[in-house]
Amino acid sequence: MRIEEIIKSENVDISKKVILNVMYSNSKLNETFYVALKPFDMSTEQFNVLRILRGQKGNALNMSDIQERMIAKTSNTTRLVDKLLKKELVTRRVCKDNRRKMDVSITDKGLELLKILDPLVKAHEEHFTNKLNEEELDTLNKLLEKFRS
Amino acid sequence: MRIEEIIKSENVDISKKVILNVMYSNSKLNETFYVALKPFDMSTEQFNVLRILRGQKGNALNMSDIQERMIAKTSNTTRLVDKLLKKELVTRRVCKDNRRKMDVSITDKGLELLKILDPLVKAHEEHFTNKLNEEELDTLNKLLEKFRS
DNA sequence: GAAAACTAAATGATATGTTAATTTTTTATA
DNA sequence: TATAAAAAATTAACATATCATTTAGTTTTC
Repeated sequence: MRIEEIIKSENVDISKKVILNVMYSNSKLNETFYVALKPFDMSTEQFNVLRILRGQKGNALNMSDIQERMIAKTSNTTRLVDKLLKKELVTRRVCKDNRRKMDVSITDKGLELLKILDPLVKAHEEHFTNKLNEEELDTLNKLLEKFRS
Repeated sequence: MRIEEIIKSENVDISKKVILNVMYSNSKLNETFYVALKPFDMSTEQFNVLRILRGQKGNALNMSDIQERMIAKTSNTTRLVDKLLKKELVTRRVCKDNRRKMDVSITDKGLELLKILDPLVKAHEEHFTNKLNEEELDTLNKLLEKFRS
């Protein structure tokens, strides 16, 4: 669906169109992931934290490390990690070197859940990216990075 | 900043990179608008509703019409309109033809506020779009629309 | 070595996003 | 026409986003 159809106006300059297109594309992505994860009682944010922790391959991360790696910086990592703790998908301990910090790690249960979710999420991602060929994906990446530069 | 630097991992396939790039770009856009509107006690969502109403040039819109035109569909248009009502930026009346519906219109005060906000928002938009030339903007639009198709 | 400054995380308050349930009104249908 | 079904908006309940404040621990500085 073209942006013009969504906002029901044809008089949009190209700059505004790009802005709206980025926001609308993100909205569609979120919607898709939301629906995919919902049956597993997972929010996209919780899923994101789990993935970040897995990326550490066993090493723990502090709260601020996690926050730094989030795409949309959620200042309430504490509360997200609380939810994951209750589901026993992560552990949280006071850091030995610095008692202000927390060491957060993914559990085996968390890793297993990700194993189930991975193909689902991948399928949803590809629903979008399959529409473009390699060259187009590359161009899109470059343009978005330039857009943000 | 490249996506790889944000998530601190170089092993990302191009598909995933595009997904993350869209999400991260949106996040940056939101951040920017949020900061611009905050001094006016306006959220991006409230601003969006105001703009949609202005687009009607005097005609009222129903709740469901507004919702339909929002980029991210917020089912709580009622609450957003409540906030705008309190600030006297919109009016809300029961629709004559169908008493289940509401007629929502922007007030003069609302229009005046938009007049102040317009150049601010435009400047923030251009902070991003000025990085790209016309051709690149056009390509970006086309790729994003294809991505969502 | 004590006070001040800083850092990391948690907590509280308010706004929004999402879904489900409810209320009111209109339309369909038996 | 009475009842059922549908439509539009509101309300309630819960999760998340954002900001400010608080708490606890660490580092700096005098």
